[in-house]
Amino acid sequence: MENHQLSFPVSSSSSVSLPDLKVAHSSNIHVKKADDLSKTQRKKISSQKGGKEIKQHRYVFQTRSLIDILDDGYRWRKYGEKAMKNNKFRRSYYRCSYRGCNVKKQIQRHSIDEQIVVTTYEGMHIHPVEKTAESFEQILRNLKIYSQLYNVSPTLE
DNA sequence: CGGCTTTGACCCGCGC
DNA sequence: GCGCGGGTCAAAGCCG
Repeated sequence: MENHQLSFPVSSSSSVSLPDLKVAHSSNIHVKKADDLSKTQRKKISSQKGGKEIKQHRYVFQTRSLIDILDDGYRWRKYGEKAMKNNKFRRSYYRCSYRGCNVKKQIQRHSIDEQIVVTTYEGMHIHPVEKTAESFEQILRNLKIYSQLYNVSPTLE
């Protein structure tokens, strides 16, 4: 994952309305579509037979932040954590807590540049964002910290 | 009291 | 076939 291309996530998916995206416009965040799938997905796909184009909604955010958990307005339940071979940091696995919604995400820090938090989303939410006032405030807080650190103006009002 | 973390075990694919 | 690396399960405990 060394070539960060600055492409926009997932042509077909309208699922994300993350505030992170707006920050991504301003600078410093690379968003790239992940082309390699997880093993479980591969398994599912191959058993699912025959090369239909299966849209895997999977995309990666790389965020410069000192905060590991960026609150995106959804509720996540952690289900695992692993130490990576080539990374002193650990990767943590989250699942969306909404029943029936199988969205997952992984969060890990970049091995070399530890300021970068890599967030991998996988799947599509089948429900609206439950944005409480609280979580939204958290987002704003993150944006503030972000813009203070890197001298950009947040695109959120 | 309910939802979430924690944490080791388990599982599975892949390379040797 | 075995071991390694990475993904998930689930029991127990924590915390609001």
